[in-house]
Amino acid sequence: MTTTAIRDGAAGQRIADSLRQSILSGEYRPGTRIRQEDLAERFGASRLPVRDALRILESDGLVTLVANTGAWVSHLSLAECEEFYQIRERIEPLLLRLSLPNLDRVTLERIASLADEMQANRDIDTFLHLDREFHLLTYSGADTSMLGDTVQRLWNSTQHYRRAFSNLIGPHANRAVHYEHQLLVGAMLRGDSEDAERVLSGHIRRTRLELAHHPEIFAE
Amino acid sequence: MTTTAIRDGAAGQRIADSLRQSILSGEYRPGTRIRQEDLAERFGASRLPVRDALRILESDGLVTLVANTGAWVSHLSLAECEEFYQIRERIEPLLLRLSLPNLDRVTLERIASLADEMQANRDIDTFLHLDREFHLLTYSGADTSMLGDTVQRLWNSTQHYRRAFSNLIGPHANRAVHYEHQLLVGAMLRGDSEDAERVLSGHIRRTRLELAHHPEIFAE
DNA sequence: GTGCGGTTAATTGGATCCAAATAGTCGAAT
DNA sequence: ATTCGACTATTTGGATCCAATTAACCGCAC
Repeated sequence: MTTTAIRDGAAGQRIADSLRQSILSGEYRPGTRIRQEDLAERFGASRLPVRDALRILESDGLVTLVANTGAWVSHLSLAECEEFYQIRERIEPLLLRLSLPNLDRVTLERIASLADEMQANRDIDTFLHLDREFHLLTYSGADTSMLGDTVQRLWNSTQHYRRAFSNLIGPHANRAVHYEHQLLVGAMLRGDSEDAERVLSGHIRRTRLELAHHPEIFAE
Repeated sequence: MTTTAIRDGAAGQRIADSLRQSILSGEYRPGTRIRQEDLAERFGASRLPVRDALRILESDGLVTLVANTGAWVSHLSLAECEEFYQIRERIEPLLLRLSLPNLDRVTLERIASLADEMQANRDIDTFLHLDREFHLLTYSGADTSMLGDTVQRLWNSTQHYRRAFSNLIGPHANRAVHYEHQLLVGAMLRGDSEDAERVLSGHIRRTRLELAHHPEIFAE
């Protein structure tokens, strides 16, 4: 999976990167109004690169722009979130299949140890971070131009709701997560990409079904 | 499938829409340099909304921006194009499944007549237009927030190469296309979304394999 | 003749200023 | 008291100007 290409607007890119982290970390919650001038002042720039940054984040799906009205941190309905997980269920197994043959032994062992580390950790922010790193690392062997970016967008857009879900049920209230991770690691170590695809698809599907049992996460 | 949401920048949106059509119609070919001032003059605006338009088209995947250097009409390698078709192969069946139950009789009959019309038509531009309208209409029943837009981006990004391919082999050199379309229409009329998914997946897959037999399309 | 370096021209990026549109508020009339 | 309407204030969108970066071109030395 290639890192995103260099885009224009050095300042705009910097601001976008920083604001993206703020949104993903939960500092800016979905629905929060974003005023251009506030950001401009915060970053010591004019409103122009801020506009660029908002556009970048809009194409990331993290910000929603409305003409002549303003920008808000994007929020998803339960139905939209389920849609995102259905897309993930279909394309992440493909990404994994493209990645697996190119992963070296060192990376595979790091993936396995991340899965173990997750099992031990009780802190939710750490758990979320490890989970993200685990899955994205399994994709790191894929040399893709669009698939990797799309998957990252899907992860970013749903990050807030994953955190809300984890806060609700606790970092390892459900042992099935860790079990599926172990299954996935096993299939990957065997180089069985077909089985890995199947496990991953089921993992994402089960997560979607569990999310659907907690519609209160998406209440306004 | 919802039409894309209203975005900010009335002028920028207008310019983006117009330029998008120019690119899709083949007026601007992949690799063509785009100068901001040229567009500004062409649309009677300043360079600022042009920059917005280029950002919009970049997130569409139709334009590639490089910092402090310029903008070009995006071009794909054969490997990238195959990747795009692999993504389509996985997500368009899902989109079709979400759409099919919501299609009324009138739309289904229009879909069927489009398939027939395609079979009769010999002009390549008309063929491409009908093919696009056919498939997008089969998706028109889906109420999605991201899936429809993603599929449209994939279609747009690969439009130029589909045209090049059609020009190479002719609009109906391969009877398999029309046969698969008929199979798809049949499954849809029966309301058999599982079979429709299977046919569509195979259709996209076969198209990808055929494209791979003509690497000269992607030569610089 | 070829390769390296500097200078110049062209193009993009950013800041400031001004216009347009929206939303919130105050007031008046029913 | 409530609802409709106008006005004002706030915020976004666009135009012009200036700075920074890049690429092309010419000249010089080897």
